Formats: sequence, C-alpha cells, structure tokens
Amino acid sequence: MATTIKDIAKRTGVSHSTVSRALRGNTIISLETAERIRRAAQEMGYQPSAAARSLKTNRTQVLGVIVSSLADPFFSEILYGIEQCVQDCGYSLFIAASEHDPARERKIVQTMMEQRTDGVIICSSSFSAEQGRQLIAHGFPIVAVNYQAAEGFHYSIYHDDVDGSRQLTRHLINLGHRRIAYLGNSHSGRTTLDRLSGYRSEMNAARLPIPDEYIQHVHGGEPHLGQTAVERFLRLEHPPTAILCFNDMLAIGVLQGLSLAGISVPAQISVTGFDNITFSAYTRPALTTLDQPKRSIGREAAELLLDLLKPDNGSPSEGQQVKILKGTLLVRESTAAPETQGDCKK
Amino acid sequence: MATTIKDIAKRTGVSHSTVSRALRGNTIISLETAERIRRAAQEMGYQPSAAARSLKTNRTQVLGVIVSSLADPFFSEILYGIEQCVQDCGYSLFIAASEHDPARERKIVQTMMEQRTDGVIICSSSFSAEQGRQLIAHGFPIVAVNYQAAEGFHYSIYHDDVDGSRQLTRHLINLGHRRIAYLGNSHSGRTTLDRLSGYRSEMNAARLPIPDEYIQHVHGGEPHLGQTAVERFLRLEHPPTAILCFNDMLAIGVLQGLSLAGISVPAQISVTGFDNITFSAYTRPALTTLDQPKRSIGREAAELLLDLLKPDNGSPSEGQQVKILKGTLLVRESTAAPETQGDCKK
DNA sequence: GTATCCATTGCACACGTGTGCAGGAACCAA
DNA sequence: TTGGTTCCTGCACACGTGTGCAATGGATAC
Repeated sequence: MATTIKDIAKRTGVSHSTVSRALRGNTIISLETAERIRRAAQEMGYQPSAAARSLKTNRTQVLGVIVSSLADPFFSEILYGIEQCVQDCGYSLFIAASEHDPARERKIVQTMMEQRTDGVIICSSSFSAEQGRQLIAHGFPIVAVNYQAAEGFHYSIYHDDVDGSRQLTRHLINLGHRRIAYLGNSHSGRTTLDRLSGYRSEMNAARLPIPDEYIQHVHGGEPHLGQTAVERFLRLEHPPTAILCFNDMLAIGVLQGLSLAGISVPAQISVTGFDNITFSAYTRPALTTLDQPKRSIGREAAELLLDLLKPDNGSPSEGQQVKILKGTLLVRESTAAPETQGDCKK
Repeated sequence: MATTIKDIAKRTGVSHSTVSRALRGNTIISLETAERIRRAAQEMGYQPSAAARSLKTNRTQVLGVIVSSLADPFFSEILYGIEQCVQDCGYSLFIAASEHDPARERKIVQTMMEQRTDGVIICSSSFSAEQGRQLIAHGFPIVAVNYQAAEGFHYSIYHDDVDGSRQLTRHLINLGHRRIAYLGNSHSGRTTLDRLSGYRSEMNAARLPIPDEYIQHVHGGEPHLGQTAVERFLRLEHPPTAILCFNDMLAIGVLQGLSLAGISVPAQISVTGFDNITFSAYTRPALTTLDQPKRSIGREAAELLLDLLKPDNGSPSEGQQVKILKGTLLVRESTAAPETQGDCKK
C-alpha cells in the first residue's frame, strides 16, 4: 500500500540498496543521484517503515513508560518531563497505565517486550516486582522512578521522600504543633512508607508522641478519600492539630472535609500536602506542600535511560546509578501555629 | 538476542512454520505437537516480535493518540476512557502531545506514519488541519475528537459545546444576571468559538447586550491566565456580574483573582467553568460547571475507531459518522443571583 | 595500450514472522 | 497392490529495510 524504497528504486531506475543508502545519508552515493532519489521520495510521500527498520537494526527508537494512573496529575507532570527530553533525540513514547491492576501489569510488560521497546521507565511506585524482574531478565534497560523494589534495578531516580516528609514535619513542629497526624496511601507502596518514616524520625527527634490512631492509611490517592478519612481524625478524643497528608490530592479532600465540619484551616487545624500539583496553589486556603521537582525527575529519568542506550555504554551492568532529588518546602496558607487552647498537656 | 520461533523450532525438532502455526493457534497442527511447542516457548521465554509480525500482517495493533497537552487533566480523562476501551481488544496506545507547537505536530504525524499505527485519534482541538489531511492522504483511519477542522474527517466524536455553553448561560440568566462576560482560550480553536456562540445565542434570545469588552480571550488554559484576565474585567466601568469561563482551569484562576481582589463569589460575582475536572469540586466555593462526559467521549472515540478497523468494514469512505454527546449542567456554589444594587438600569 | 585506483552501484542475504502449496505418512476401500 | 483421502509438516517465498562484498566503469599513471 504505502510506497517503499523499491517503488522509489523503480521510478528512479536504481536498485533499492542505492535508495536505502541515499535516504540514510550515506555519502558513498553520488550527490546528484542522492538528490534525485530524495526528490522522488518526497514526491511519492515516502515514509520509512519503522517495523522493517527495527527488524533489521534491532532498535525501535521507542521508550516504554509505565505509570500508575493517567488521571493523576503527578504522573502527567513526570510524563511531560520525559517527553520534553526524549523528543529531541528522536525517540517516541509508548505509554501505559497499570491502574494498580496486576492483570493489566502483566499485559503491559508483555506488550513492551513484544514491541521491543529500547528501554523502559517504570514510574509506578506500586508496580509488581515480579513484572519488573521479568523485564530485566529479558535484557531491557530500565530506569526506575520512585520505585519500591529497587533492589534489582541498577538505575533509578528518586525523590527523597524521607527528607521531604521531615521538612514538612519540622515546619509543623517549629510552628508549635505537638499533635501531628499522618494520612497515608496504602496503594503507593514504598513511597508512603518513606514519607511515614520521615515523619516518624522527625517526631522522635522532637520527642513527640505518635499515638497509633494518628496514623491512617487509605486505599488510594483521590480527594474524596481524604475527605472521609479526616472525619475519623476528628472523632478522636484528642484530635490532631495538624495533618500531614501523603499527597496534595488527599490534602485537598482533607481541606474539604474540614470545611464541611466547620473547622477552619489553619486556625484550628493545619494541613500539608505533598508533590505541589498545579491545583495545590488554588485551594482555599492555598496548600502548604513539598514542591517535588516532577518535570526534573522525568527529565533526569529520560536522560539516564538515553545514556544507557548510547552504543559506547556497552556494559550497563558495570555500575549502579541512583540519583536522588530533593524537593523544597513551599509554605502557603494552610499551616499556622496551633490555637493555644488546643495545647494538650495532661 | 531474544529467542525466536527458529530457536524453538530447533529445540523441538520441527520447522519454524510449524512453530508459527502452533503458537498462533492454528488447529491444523496436531494437539500434542502444539502443546510441546507451547511448553518450549514458555520455557524459553519467547516473546513474538511485534515488528516482524506487523511487517508481515500490515497490522500493528497500535493506535496513535494526539492530545494537546499531557499536563491538562481534561485530556488525561479522555485518555483514560480510550485506554479502558482499547486494552481489552489487544490494542496499545502511542501517545503524543502537540503542546500547540507546529514543529512538534509535524514530527508527531511523521512518527505515526512511520510506526504504521492502525489508526489515529486526534483530540487536540487546535491541531493543524494540514497535518490532519496528511494522515488522511496516507490512508490512516482517523477519529477526531472535538476537532475544529472537521470538514475532511468522516468520523468524529463531539461534545456539544454550543449546547453546554447555552445551558450555563441560561442558568445565569435565570438567576437574574444581565451583565455576563465570556473568558475564552484562543489556543483551543473551534472549541472556544462554539462555547462563545452558545453564550451569544442565549444572550440574544434573552435580548441581553454583549459589550465588546465583555469578551476576552487569553492564550492558553492555565489557571494563572484566568487570574490575570479577571483583573481586566474588574477595571471596566460596569463590570460583569457573572463570568462564563472557557474551562475549569481558567475558572479556578478567576476565583483566585477575585478572592485576591476582595470580591466574594457568588455574592458579588458568579463564575462558571466547563469540563468538570476533578478539582472543580474542591475549589472554594465549589465551581458550577458543565459536566462533560470525558471518559465516555474517549470510550466512544475508541469504539468508533475499532469499528473502522474491523476487516468487514471495507469501505470506510462509505459513510460519515458523527456522534455528538451532550454534557449536563452541574450547579455548585459559585453561582447565585446577582446583588440587587449591582443591577444596572440606565 | 595496459595496469591501477577510486567512485559508484547492484547483488544477495539477513532480520523474525506468516502462509500457499506441495509432499509425506497413515489409513481405508477396492 | 493400487488409488484415494485425511492429517500433519516442511519448503520456499514474502513483508520493507540495511549492509558486506563484488562488479562496473571511468580516470589516471606508467
């Protein structure tokens, strides 16, 4: 159907090899012949077949990207960073969302393998370790982003979630809070554990108690989950004066829940998010959060992967490379010193 | 590198043709042989090469999707709908974002053509008509979603933006508003014009005047653009009592701008969005908007395209198919009757 | 005139998979 | 035994592109 180099060869009266060489810019072909061929290709609307080329060269110029969810703005930003970096190098993206579904994860991995993606970026924190190993076993260069099962992966980009969480916790402690709760997302694997552990270590450093009921995990990261979760905090005998949320989406729900309960933020309760998605700047009050450099993370991941694909880097198993990026605390309006009467000294 | 059917053939002592047939489930191969081959394939970790297969079959099982922006939650939802529908049929997605950049659009179209995508869904409203025609000229089945240059496209899914805009405008008029402004997004091509025309026709029907300065267009759809645009409305001698925004993102910025200006919504000014993205439910006040069935739109587009790809539908030029979906008005808290003293009868 | 060299091009094969057709084996009937 | 049928398998070619090597032809040097 589509025109091939053979069609061009027939029309210009040369062999298909000459056409192939001319179009690839091989200087062994005389300038005039090459020019003639290029013109013919142009006129005939020739588009090389990626399938045929990659069959021959064993390179597809396509990178696979696995994210947890397409609807999550956090991953959208990372994708954006990846695409920015990748497109200039002539690579395209094969994107798939696992949606926390093991069956779909298997399918995605299989597709990536069949497509012979040149490499894969896994930025689904909860992605099954087994599937990841499968990709490695088949020799795929892999860069993991915020991935929990990092053991088998030599190359990864991390955001320092422990540090970020500590920054937020310290900020709350410095404001005078003593009863600080953590709202996690059990679907996010290691990420929520890191954030929890940052919170814990900073609380311990300040010799502040962490009652069991101050730690809650919901199954997902959508706003409405935060909204219902906050009610449980409010029902406690000594409710927290500050809530550290796993991410901005949950925090937005928490703000909503508090507002419905008639509690003013930050006067009565402080709330923090995590990630700094676009909308965290537009909540009322604007959300104090940790600005995670999402686009940079995407870009770094892509750069690292492209580096691995350079032909001279023949021994990818040579070294391990882990890059850790730190986020910065972004103080907006949802945090303040606790009310004095809220102070609870028994 | 990777194991091929030839490797399996060698190991099982049959020809590669037999292996090919066995793995494709051709019943002409004896059951025991087929089983033996399948086991060997399993053990050797065989993954068929999509490139080789599509070279032979002229089918890639991949659909291209072109969106305006990956960072826009509106498109994320559409993508979600598409992926939901497509994955069960064994298709994968090749996703690219044009980011309103003509150079990138050219590159994307070229890539889609080289990859021999089985079909393309264009859901970038401002996508260059020239590039679209290029795809058609090369025989790609195309489904357009909310696409402006629909002339050349036989198959498309539309959201009825005119109707949606009329619903919102009528809602405001019914509340008693007479000075209603429209804030558009010049980057969104026909979409903003449709919404503008819905607004216009409803205003005309109610015999309400539309001063020129009540229509503003900003160059994009991000919140901060709405925030600055609203200041211009406020500086007018007779500022509007209601602002109809092109989409939720702009409306969120408008809310922010009004809040900074000390104007209360909806008491002093009503604001409406469009699209009903997740976060429009979490603004203060919650945004009145038009619930566009984004996931359904994505699903319908995918279904239509998959229909076109069915082998029996040999004559895709036979008929034109346009599906128009209507959204529903979602009244939240950002709209109310105008203040009586704001009524301006000269 | 012959040998040599260089520039240019074509031949032939390869990549991994799918498929039409022929061929072989086993079975049955005559 | 022969002929016909059914069932299974292999041969050979095709898809579109890339590339090592040989071949061609013209120019230059002797």
